[in-house]
Amino acid sequence: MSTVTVLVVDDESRMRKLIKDFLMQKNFSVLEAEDGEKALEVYHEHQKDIELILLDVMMPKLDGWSVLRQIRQESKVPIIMLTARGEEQDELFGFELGVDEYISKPFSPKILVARVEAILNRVNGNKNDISDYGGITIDADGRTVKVDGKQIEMSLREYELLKYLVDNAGIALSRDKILNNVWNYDYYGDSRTIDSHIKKIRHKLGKKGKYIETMRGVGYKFEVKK
Amino acid sequence: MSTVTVLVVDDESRMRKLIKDFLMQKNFSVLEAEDGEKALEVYHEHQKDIELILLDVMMPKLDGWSVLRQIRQESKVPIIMLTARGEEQDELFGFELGVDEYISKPFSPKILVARVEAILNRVNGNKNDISDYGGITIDADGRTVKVDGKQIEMSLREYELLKYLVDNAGIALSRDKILNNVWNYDYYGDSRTIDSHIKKIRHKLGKKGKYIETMRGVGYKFEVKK
DNA sequence: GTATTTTGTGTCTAGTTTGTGAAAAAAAAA
DNA sequence: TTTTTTTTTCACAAACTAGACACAAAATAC
Repeated sequence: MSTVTVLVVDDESRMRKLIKDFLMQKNFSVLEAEDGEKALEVYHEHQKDIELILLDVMMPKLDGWSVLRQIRQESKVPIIMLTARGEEQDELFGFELGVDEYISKPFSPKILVARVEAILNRVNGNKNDISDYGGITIDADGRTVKVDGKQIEMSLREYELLKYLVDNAGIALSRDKILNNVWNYDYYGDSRTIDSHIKKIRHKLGKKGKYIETMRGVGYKFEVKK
Repeated sequence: MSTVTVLVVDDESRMRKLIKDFLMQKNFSVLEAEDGEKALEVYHEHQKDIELILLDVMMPKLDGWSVLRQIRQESKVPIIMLTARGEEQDELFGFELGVDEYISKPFSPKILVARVEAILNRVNGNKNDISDYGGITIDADGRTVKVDGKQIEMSLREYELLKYLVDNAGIALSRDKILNNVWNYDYYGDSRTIDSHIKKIRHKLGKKGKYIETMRGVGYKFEVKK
């Protein structure tokens, strides 16, 4: 499998580092730019490698929209816009200009990576990422969960948490790790909120709730037992 | 951080030098071979050091595919094939043989280094850390212990203590050392609490409990005896 | 041999961690 | 806005564990 290169454009270096870390963990290779002008420079230099661009809207020198317009004149490379809360009113406007997706800050690592992968999948023509774990079926495209074929309603966090556990089946996950991967990066609440969600998920999974094991003193682990 | 050794196999010395320069800049250490036969020689000589091989397809004496096949008979070391443009039709064929990645010439230094790093990450990251000590199997990711294939329930401290002993198999560990490594730094209780845990662990390990030896006047030592 | 030191082991409990239901707060939908 | 849903916090119950302790057993010293 070859690596996919993503260009991350944001004026805050902390934000760039954050995104870079998430993506590198998933084996993307990452290029950075700190403002619109640099973004265009880097883009032209590595045009043939860059398969996706993450573009902050608010930037000095040349804002995200301008960068978007310029790149769209020459390429259809997928572009995801990063917006701060409250900027959503521009969304329609953006789609016309060829924005593929929006992610609003603050976002969770999972969401970020999932959107990036979803778009790359779409562009590359692949789809349908359905996996089954001992009768628990997760359709990542439809964001649906079925237990023994019967669909279960799950809220956003419940789904994300279950997905994270399941993606890391067999691995004991600490509450810290879970918070860092499933919750937004600006969440600093009680890690026991995880327990509450676990309770609900277990309940919804019924008998199969026992696949979520408690790792006392550590956290939780998903494992299908025979 | 220790250096990673890469073996570069290519018949053109210019190409080898080029790649070597890129990699050395990134602190890899590089071994070279100018044809397939030499490649196997060098590989066998430095097998335990080499963590990745960059292998040109077109070479005199023994081509890349043959080298690949031979190495794959004895090792899963990551291999990146270097192909000239127009050779891509062989790719599928190669993946079956266990090629991890292709890079086609001409390539950019950045791509080369990025791919190498990505692969090393992938390999090191997914290394499931399961080790077996005379029938005692410890899965560090899942934090589980099996004795002769049967899973044993262990509490946090029990697991950590056993893991510590096992990671230092063959070494006599003093109670002080154990306390400093397994217990929190703020523990100032009786070091004989270790004995209590050792007792429990030995019990849970059953017959294999005797692998934990008492070092009278010192502490304990884990050693697998035949 | 006996005395002394060190380790093994069973039991007890105080303290910690997790499960859980319900309330409060926040977010989303109507 | 109001209503509904989701997320988070809280409080208490339940479950579990670490560590202490006492005495037994074993090793070592004398």
